Amino acid sequence: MLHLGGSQAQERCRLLASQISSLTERSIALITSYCSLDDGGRKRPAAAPSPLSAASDAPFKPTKKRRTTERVKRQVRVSSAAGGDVPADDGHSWRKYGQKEILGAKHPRGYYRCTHRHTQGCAATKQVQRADGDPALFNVVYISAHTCVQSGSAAAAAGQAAAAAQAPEHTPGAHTLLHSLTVKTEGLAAAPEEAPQGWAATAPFCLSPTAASGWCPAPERSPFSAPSTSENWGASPATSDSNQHASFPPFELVAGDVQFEFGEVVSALVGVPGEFHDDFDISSFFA
DNA sequence: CATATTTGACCGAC
DNA sequence: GTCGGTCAAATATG
Repeated sequence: MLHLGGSQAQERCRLLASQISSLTERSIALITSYCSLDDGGRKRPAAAPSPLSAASDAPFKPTKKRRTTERVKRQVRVSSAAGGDVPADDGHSWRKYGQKEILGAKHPRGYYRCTHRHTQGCAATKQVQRADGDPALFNVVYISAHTCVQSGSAAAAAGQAAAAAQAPEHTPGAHTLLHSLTVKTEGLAAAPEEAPQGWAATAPFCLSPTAASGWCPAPERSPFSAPSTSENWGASPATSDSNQHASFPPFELVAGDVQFEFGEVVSALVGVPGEFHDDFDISSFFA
């Protein structure tokens, strides 16, 4: 509303902002209900079957030949740091131990393990793969939680965010909601174009910040108004005088092949700031 | 020198 | 056989 405030259409602005807020809250409630009702998001709740569940729940049937080593996986999407070739630092020290070309993917997947694997026996690993669609985005899959103790102030500062991203169940307080939305299921959808259309039954929900600012918006702020130094989100570049204009939050919503940043939503709604699309239907946009 | 990255080989699952 | 994940020797970096 702040961002749209300069417009002449105050009432419509209020209406749109209200609709955005309402639908966003409903979406989050839906997502959290999925994540909180089960074991880390790996199984789907029977109480809320999807129309597509009959076909896509099949992979979740217990199979005797399935590998026995079930490991915790969480996938997040992060943007590259300052548009570089590497995702923003997550606060942990990783050592690359492999890289593979993945069938059907444009970019190779990098394999990292915790630097302290040998010294502290930390089993945490992660896989980083540049998204096919957006070169600035990386799909990062965290496998197993860190058991090591990070040292150094930088790691301690950023590590809080990283630990939260990787072990949300242990993170109390205001971040719980956000982190519960970063849960990734087993059997993840691969490349976006390979995922089924629409709100696929197997679609992993992932609400994540896309900016390098990390995972912890200040508690007193709304979860959707995290401060950021990133330049690839938010209002027009002209709004450089920081706090004079409201900025769009650096969050994206990912559901299988559906992905958009909230900045995109607002942009789609208003086009250039202060100019509305009168025929835009936010309900159909979210649907 | 210690530590990190690269990259082909290797291995298990399918 | 293919594919994805890991190993480890060679190489790079500070």
